[in-house]
Amino acid sequence: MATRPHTRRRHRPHDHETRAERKLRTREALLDGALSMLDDRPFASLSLREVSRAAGISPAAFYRHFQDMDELGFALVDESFARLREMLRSARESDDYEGAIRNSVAVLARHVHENRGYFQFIARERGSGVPALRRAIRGEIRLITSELATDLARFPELRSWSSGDLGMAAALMVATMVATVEELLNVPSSDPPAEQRVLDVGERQLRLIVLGMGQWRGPDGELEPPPTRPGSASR
Amino acid sequence: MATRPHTRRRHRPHDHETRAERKLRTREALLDGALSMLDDRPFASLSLREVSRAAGISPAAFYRHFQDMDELGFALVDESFARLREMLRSARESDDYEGAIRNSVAVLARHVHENRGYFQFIARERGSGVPALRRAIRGEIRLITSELATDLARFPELRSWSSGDLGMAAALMVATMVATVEELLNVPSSDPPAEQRVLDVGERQLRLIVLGMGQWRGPDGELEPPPTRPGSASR
DNA sequence: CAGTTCAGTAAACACTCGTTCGCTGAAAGT
DNA sequence: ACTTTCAGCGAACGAGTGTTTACTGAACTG
Repeated sequence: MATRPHTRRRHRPHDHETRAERKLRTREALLDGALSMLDDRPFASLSLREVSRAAGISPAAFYRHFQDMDELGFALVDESFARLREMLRSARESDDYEGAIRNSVAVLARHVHENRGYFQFIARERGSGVPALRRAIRGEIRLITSELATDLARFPELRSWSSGDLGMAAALMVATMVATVEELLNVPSSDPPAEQRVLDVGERQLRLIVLGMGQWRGPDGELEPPPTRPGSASR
Repeated sequence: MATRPHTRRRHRPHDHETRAERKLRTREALLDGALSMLDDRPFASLSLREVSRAAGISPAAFYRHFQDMDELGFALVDESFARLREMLRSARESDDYEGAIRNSVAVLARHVHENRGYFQFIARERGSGVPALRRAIRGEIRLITSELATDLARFPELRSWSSGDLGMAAALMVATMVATVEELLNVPSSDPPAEQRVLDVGERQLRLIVLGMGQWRGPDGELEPPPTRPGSASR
């Protein structure tokens, strides 16, 4: 498309933009406008007119881009998880336990800083908000969890784990990181020491979990936790 | 109060109620009505008129009970945490590791079942919604976390832990239980086997955490998995 | 250069919303 | 028996909502 040099706009290089460009620009204005309002209110409280106003278009023009506020919500979910996936790709570039944790937390901190709005949106709408959005977000997180589970399965120490246990541990790690992000978002980004404290806690929590995984019902019988189940008769 | 027989209404035993009774009744109708709508939408999306309608009163009468929808929200927070505290009281009635976890999860399941609406409200508004509500809820949860930390401090095996580490571990346990509750609320209450699966995962996650705590940077070199009398007369 | 496409417009529609007003009627106080 | 109190009512207000309509004009197409 852009390879055709004979188009008219070659002698109008900057003051007019192509139609597709313009459309994309106001679409992003809509998304950005919505995102910037989500700092302090739930998505469900945004009105179509308000978002249109923030984007500088009339309410009727909104319909050229989205059928619905819900559809705009889904677009925001997509954008947000695109950022999140990019983060996860960076986070996977480590190969030992300790390094992986330290590196993951650092990557997390950087990305939350750079994409605060998107993370805030995900964190907020994850539990509340429109049911459809909620389910979309939960699905994405479940996907991430299962990816982490298969990553874990590659560690030789966990070779013998059942897939159920792997999923359980992965879910715990993901939940911990989600909680850390939520905590991070509730700290003013202007207070780096407080942020660092939150990150330190998150990192120690992950280390604690990994320690527990090292002890989890020792497969070779070398460290099985209790020789006698305390409540063996129960149930 | 019902012991004073000399009041007027003694010969009108049931068709007329005292003014205070009536007021309380419609106040509760407002709270219940609001709660029942929160199943599938955020609190911020409830309108004063809608709640009044559900309670069977006119919008104007709403103001006899609450100044604001916000004020109604705070009342809901209070009610909800009253239930939660009651739950925590029950959950504390155990005294060994394994028993404590199993018991806590069982108590959690029962209370979530019995007070689903309240738990849903807390879980949903915890991350999203009106900032004031959010802060109120987060404050309550932080309180619960610190109470758990002092509980943990009483275990002899954790005597040597720093208060920072105790708080870190307590926060991890609370976050895990919160996540379990959220998961539980996203499963139809009509599907008990699915609920049981969620609870099992939560319980294993807590056990994993406790295992990790047993290994946590042994302070005096005595980090062997504590030879705690496994089934010692757990009440 | 004519013709088509289509992002964006203003206006009008039929709502719902929060809030205020003066009023009613039964319970509570005297 | 009287007056006072007050939970609840219907009506009205001004404002904001989602959505449809017919339109404009610049970017594209052939």
